[in-house]
Amino acid sequence: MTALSSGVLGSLDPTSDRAVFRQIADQLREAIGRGKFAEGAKLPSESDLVEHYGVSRMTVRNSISLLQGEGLVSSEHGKGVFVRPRPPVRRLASDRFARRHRDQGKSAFTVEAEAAGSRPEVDNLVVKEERPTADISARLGAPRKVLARRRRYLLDGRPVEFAVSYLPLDLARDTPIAQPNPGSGGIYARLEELGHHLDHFDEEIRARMPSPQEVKTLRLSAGVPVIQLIRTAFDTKGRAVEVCDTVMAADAYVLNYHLPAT
Amino acid sequence: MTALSSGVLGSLDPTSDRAVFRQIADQLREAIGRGKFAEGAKLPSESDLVEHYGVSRMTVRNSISLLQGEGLVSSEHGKGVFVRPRPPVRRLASDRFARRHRDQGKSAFTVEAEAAGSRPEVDNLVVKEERPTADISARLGAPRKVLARRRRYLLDGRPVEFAVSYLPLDLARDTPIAQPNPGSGGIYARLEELGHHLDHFDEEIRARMPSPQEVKTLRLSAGVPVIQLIRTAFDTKGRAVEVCDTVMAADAYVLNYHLPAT
DNA sequence: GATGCTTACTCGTATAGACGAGTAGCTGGG
DNA sequence: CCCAGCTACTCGTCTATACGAGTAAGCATC
Repeated sequence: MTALSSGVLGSLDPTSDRAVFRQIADQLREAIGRGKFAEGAKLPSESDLVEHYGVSRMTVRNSISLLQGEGLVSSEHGKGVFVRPRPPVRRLASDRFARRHRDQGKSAFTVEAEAAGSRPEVDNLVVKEERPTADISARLGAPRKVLARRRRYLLDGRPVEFAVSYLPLDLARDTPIAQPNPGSGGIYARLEELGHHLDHFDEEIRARMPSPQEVKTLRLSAGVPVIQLIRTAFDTKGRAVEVCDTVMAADAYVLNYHLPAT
Repeated sequence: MTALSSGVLGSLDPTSDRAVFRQIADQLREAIGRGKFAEGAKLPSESDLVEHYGVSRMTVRNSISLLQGEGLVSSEHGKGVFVRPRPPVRRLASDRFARRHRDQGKSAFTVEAEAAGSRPEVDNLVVKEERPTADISARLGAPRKVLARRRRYLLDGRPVEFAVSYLPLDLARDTPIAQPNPGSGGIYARLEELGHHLDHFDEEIRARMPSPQEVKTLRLSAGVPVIQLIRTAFDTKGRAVEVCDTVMAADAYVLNYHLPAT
């Protein structure tokens, strides 16, 4: 018994004001919501739907593109349209940069991912001196040049995050921070060794649709937004010593913050 | 001189592997990025683009729909396609629920919006007793019933946020919290008066594409994700006394968190 | 002058058809 | 047995056309 012959999808209401492609999308959306199509399951093909509803193929494609925009399904050339599986999410705790997490020889990302049973990778590491953009410059107190550390993070082979750390060049030049591998505890441990004792972080969170570049880098499917997190680290003298600009695949992350009720 | 005749948009490369509608989208995207089309400006009409590029209308529409999905433009029936203006953002500070902000007669939202020079409104207020969903129930320690306070927030007439607060019914029944207007300082002030001294909040942040219902309630245009913030308030005895589920138009918000580097 | 109609322009919806390109399974030959 | 090639099925791209419906401005009428 196919999904179509089993009555999972109904018929159209020609008297309705609602556009045909919206009605089709409604029915598919509802069927997905009810679990008639499980996560990862294949929807009826375009030609199946054309036949079932008696409409043209463009109308069916329009419906599917609606659902794609909602992040409900994703289409694969030559294979079909599938209910988008929700990948395991990575929970970011607000104390993830606490000193007590800095004792390991590995990076915070690696430790945390392995604890969650995933295979972590870091990728595309590029360390470079640059002239800062206006925004980064303002956040760092207008240094002439900055050290930029770019890298991509993957879990089980899937890219989930792309991050760039910016540090004032006068602070980072000729230190382990300028090395590809800054050593155990990461750059925050190195900053403290260099006398920049960390006092607090400011984090700024946005969500938006990805640029085409970000779609490529994070291999995002249609209808998946990104979370952009810009963190500024301040030392005890009140100086901004690092800005980290992170772009995350929104379907792979939940951010957690613990706030005292002062 | 029109945008088209002035050479803002180039021509197609028929030898390119890149699909025609992608090439057109690329050119429009780049023109927008360079400021050739300002925020709120009208793009050339579909028929203009059809003529300029010598393609069919569906191809042009395909390009525009790509840009819509990226949140770059939005189309208005009968008027045209416009570069999506970035609305003023509301910055949510992590200390927005600190007691010192609770002294005013107005709600935190109202005070903050007026300080920012916007006209705040609260809308669709519904207070109701309900059976909690499995998720809410788990967060609140499995109460049999909860009090749900729903409301929508608007800035200058634009809906920006929809929120539902859930409180264990045994805690909120027959208190000012069950009234439409809980009084000065909001429900957190009332909770403390009732002996539930607040200790901390846990916040959980996700981003995703909106459901059709959310698109309607928040009047979202295509390509705008939502930020979902689930906050749980704990009293000094460690009991979860409130869960607030907030859905925000992502283009209207920046979330700020201040984290001590412990 | 205000009202209401016409008109021209915009995007929205839908059809019918064609060819391209990725995938996967089958099949026949080595 | 393995592999190459065929085939059927999938979605991707593109054309041409038609009519519907929202908008705004001009124009004629009252």
